[in-house]
Amino acid sequence: MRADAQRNRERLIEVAHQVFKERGLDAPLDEVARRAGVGPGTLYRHFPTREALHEAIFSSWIEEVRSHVDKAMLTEGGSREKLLAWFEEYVALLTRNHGAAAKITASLGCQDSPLRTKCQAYADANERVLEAMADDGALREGVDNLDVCRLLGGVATMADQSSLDAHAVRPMLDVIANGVLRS
Amino acid sequence: MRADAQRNRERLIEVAHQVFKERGLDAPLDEVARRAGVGPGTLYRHFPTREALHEAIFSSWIEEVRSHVDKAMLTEGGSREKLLAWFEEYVALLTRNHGAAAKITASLGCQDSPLRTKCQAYADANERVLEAMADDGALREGVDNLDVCRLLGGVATMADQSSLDAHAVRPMLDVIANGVLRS
DNA sequence: ACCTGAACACCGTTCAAGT
DNA sequence: ACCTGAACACCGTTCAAGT
Repeated sequence: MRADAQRNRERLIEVAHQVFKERGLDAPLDEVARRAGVGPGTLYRHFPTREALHEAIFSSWIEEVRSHVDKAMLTEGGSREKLLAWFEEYVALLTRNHGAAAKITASLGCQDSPLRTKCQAYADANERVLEAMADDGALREGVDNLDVCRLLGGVATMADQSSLDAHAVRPMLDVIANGVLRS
Repeated sequence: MRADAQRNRERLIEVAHQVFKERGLDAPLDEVARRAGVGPGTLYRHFPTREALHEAIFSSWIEEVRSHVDKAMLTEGGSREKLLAWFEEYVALLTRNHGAAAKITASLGCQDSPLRTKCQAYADANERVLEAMADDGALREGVDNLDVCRLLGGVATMADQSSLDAHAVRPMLDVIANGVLRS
């Protein structure tokens, strides 16, 4: 790759990160190109679709999810406290960008989404936590990982579009925790 | 109101119902006007915002919610069966139009949304069901109506955008039911 | 090989001109 | 009082012309 192309690509990702954080994942791509000082054609050359750009934005996703799940598993207390700590971390992570919760959770089902690796990282992390719960004998039978991921994705999506803070989200996570754990 | 205005208004609602069912609540308004045989200005005169048109589309909402909650409360079995019957009815109702689940649930919080009466009807219906559960001593303490509404709205939104059928939705509703009822 | 920016398409919204 | 449709704005997307 030519040196100027390399620079443009990096600059686009950097600017897009900023713009998407400010105005949400549906922000005008014009603005990304303009602020990066390139023509719209250059943006499209590097990222043919909006999703391709989203994918680049979330590149640190996998490591972030891993570190958050590790942190949550070290929470003081029993299964319930660990599970809720993870749920809270996750919703916080997913609501960091406007529109991300819905898009990432939607790609849980379909194999061909560019966000596939991102949501898979989340699903894997959640499975780790659920398995730890199961090892403690704390998990109800018949609880499916994908269903829990979608429930949390739903909560995060609602929090995203109603601008709910952690305090408002917590009771919903309590209900899910109650539904997932033996009483 | 002049006779032709009356006719245009009715025709717009009828056509919009059709178009929104086919292409989702974000369908081009152009098409609504075109198919109704009126100029775009006429559409804007009757419905100044897209939300105003949505509001007209969901005019039968309140009665529908009422009839569904009545139906669900007549389900054979205990509290759990009734609750799940209601949850299923509601998600089905909310996913009837693409994009409706997210929009209606988002307006749960804000007082000034045109969809206010619609989501209020749902929240009231859900409260009726939860109170019936509480009267049977089946409800956990500290379960809040708004939280349950948002949880169900989240499930419906996920089902909407991942095209999940009732069969795929059911296990998520089971988790919520477990979380809401005493074990 | 890559970039630019004009050009086109699509759709939301307004408003002067009509009836 | 209401309708029409041209007109403008905004944004996504493409592509011929440049370097």
